[in-house]
Amino acid sequence: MSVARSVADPTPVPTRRVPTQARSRKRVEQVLDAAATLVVRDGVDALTTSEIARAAGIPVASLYQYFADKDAVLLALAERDMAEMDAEVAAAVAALDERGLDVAAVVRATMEAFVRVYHRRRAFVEIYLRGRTNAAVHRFGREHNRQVAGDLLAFAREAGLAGPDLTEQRAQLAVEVGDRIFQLAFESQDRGDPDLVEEGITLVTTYLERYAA
Amino acid sequence: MSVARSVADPTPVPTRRVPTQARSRKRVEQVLDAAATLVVRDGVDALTTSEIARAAGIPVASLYQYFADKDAVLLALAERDMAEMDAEVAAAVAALDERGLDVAAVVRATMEAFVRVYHRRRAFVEIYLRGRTNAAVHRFGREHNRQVAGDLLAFAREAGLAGPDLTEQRAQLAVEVGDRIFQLAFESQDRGDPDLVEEGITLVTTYLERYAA
Amino acid sequence: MSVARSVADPTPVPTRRVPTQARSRKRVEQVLDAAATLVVRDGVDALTTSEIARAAGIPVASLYQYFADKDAVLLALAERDMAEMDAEVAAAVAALDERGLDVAAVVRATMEAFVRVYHRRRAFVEIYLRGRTNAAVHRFGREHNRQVAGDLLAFAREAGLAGPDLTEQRAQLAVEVGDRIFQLAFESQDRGDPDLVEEGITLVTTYLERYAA
Amino acid sequence: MSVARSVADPTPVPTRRVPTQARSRKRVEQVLDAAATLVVRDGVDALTTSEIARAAGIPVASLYQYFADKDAVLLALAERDMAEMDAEVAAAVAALDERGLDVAAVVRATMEAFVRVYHRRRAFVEIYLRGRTNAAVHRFGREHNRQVAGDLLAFAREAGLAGPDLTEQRAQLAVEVGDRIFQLAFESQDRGDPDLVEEGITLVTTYLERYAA
DNA sequence: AATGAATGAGGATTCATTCAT
DNA sequence: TATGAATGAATCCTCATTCAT
Repeated sequence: MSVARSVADPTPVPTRRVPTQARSRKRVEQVLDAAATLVVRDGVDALTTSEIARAAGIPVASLYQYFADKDAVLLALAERDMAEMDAEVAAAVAALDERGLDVAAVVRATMEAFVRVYHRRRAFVEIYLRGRTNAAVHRFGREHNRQVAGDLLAFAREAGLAGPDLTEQRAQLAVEVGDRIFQLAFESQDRGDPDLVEEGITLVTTYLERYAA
Repeated sequence: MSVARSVADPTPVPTRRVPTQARSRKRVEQVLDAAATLVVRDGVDALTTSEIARAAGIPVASLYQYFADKDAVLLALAERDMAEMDAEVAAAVAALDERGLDVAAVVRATMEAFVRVYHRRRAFVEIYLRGRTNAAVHRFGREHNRQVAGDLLAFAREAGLAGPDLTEQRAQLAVEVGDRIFQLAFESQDRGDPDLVEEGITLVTTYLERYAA
Repeated sequence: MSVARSVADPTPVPTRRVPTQARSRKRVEQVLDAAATLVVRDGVDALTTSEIARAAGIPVASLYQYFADKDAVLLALAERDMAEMDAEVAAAVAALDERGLDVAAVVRATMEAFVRVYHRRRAFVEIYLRGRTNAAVHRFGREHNRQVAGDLLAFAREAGLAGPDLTEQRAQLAVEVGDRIFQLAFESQDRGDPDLVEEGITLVTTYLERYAA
Repeated sequence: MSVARSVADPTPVPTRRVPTQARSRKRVEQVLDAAATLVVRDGVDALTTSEIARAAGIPVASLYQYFADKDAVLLALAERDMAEMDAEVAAAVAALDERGLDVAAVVRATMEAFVRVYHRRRAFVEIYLRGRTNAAVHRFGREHNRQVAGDLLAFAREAGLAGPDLTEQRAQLAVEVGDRIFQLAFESQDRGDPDLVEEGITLVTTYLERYAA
């Protein structure tokens, strides 16, 4: 189970050179952190380039040295958090006891890993789960889900859990539906409605067991 | 199975009386139709009050005689289509053969009714399924789903299909998940990916059968 | 000492007939009261015709049956209060002990009468003393002051208090300066700064004593 | 007698640094001059941001680079002229013959200095004396008068003209009353009614002599 | 006399993005 | 690479006032 690869050019996007320099990296992080703070405080819609720049302590014009445009900032932020999510999921699945492994356990491990990251990353919830604004982030989320689905499917097959009918498409549907459930759970409550999450785990499990080995 | 009642005051919004006069009604419809056309052509985000007014052939100021603000237009549009959806679903469910009635049949009838309306109402797909902008529409959608879930649950109980564990919450989850599946299906294809819809019907059915009588 | 005569057409201003009918009068008062309330609550600048109409419980269009335009409402309101002020001043001056009558006493009686009305009529303070908006009211205030000055001068002459150099112009200046002092006094404090008022009485008295008999 | 210090940040208003660069300064002056011209021609109420920008030959958006909002333009204009007024008053008072110096002379010198500036700065008369619109300008005027009063009081004390009862508050009242007299004088006549000014000098002098040494 | 409905005419501000240096 | 300064391009909404009935 590997980490999703850079769907959106990770972060800095100067037209000419990729500034791997220390200063650049540092500033990129500053911007991302500033944006995260603002997003949590004011929501995605209220985010402006000048506010980000001010909060990051750099000139607005410099923002464009590291990011192609405003959307790229949100995208980079989302990507940073998704990478963390991948790691969390990978760890959770890896930690499963190999014996007695079943679909229910994998689904639970995965979904609970998601929830943990959502709890840690408030801005991510705002941008990804609640963000009804940014097309780029949306697209990126779709793509990410596809990769997560692919990774999980590979894992399931390797573990002998997947039946012959568990196609990529079905795995993807399961992941997307899981996503939708998180959306609902975090819409009503900042910490995510636990009952809803629990029922969601049941739903996804029930569906996938249909296609289990 | 009843039609969802006016969550958002349908349309005209003069502070005191609702102008039920013929002319008002007609103009409201003009505005709604104009907005629908524009939304299909340019997307929800590109919608502006002046464009709506121009397309409807009325002054911008008059727009505000019928709608409190821009969001109210979208909301009214969504509501108009949701009412149609309610009717479609009601008819579909009513048409089910009473004998041999089961969960699968109800889910299929309902979801296919949804798809039919989405096919007919392109603007609705744009606003409701793809619209990542308008908080009011979003809220309205949630509320509508709650009502649809309630109606279906009542029907299921009456028909003796619902087991003791089929709570309101679970019915709601099923509807919301169905919604999410439509979102995905209509995201990739304008006519809605039929395979995805089919698989979605399977998913929702599988889930609900868990709680069937 | 007479009441200032209608500088601004008292109140109702329908182009054709003057509606002396009972209903008209009543509605005019309703509008004036509504406007007064709104002005106190939101300030002169926030006053709109539709708000006045709503607060008065009549259609906006009907407003124009009684008043030529928005300014006329403010003007009528100011006039109503100025009439009250005239009465108050007249009473106060009339109540002065004829023996030992001097400039100081007249100035004090007058200015204190003003303050009493300002205390009673909050909307008047807002419109007249603080209102930096309405040209009509401003002009009316000037005219009113001229009349007050004329009345007081007449009274002073009759009482043998006025010296030969106490011209109309000087009396007017005294009144206007008094006005300015009230403006300052009510600017800082809702109830009018009493020390400032007191000092103002001193100032005006000092000035007028210059021209006393 | 010093010049009033920047009560309202004079002019440019970018969030971080004040662009003291030559170009900025020049543009700020352009805007101020344009606004002054427009104000004289059309009055304060008719002033719009787009007209200012057009007259200044810059884009509207650029206006907001130098001024926080429309009011700030008027404020800056008023401040510029008040600074000139301070200089004029300072010069006039400094020019007074030290021997035979008295209250009357100081009052006359000061008030005539004011009148000279009002004559030179037509826009100032419009904004400050006639402007019944802008709260910021009004507040600034109050503050400025307080400073003028303070400066004059200091001067009077140093020159041994002030008696023990000439408090700050009384000096302020004198200045404010002077202001009111100018208001009246410039209301009726564009050049300011000279007789009224003369009588005003008398009034203020009479009042202050009460508290002279 | 009364009023529901309609509307002409703005107006202030925001913001992402781009250059010249 | 960094950035101060500049700006093109929109957008939503308000409100006083007027008719037709």
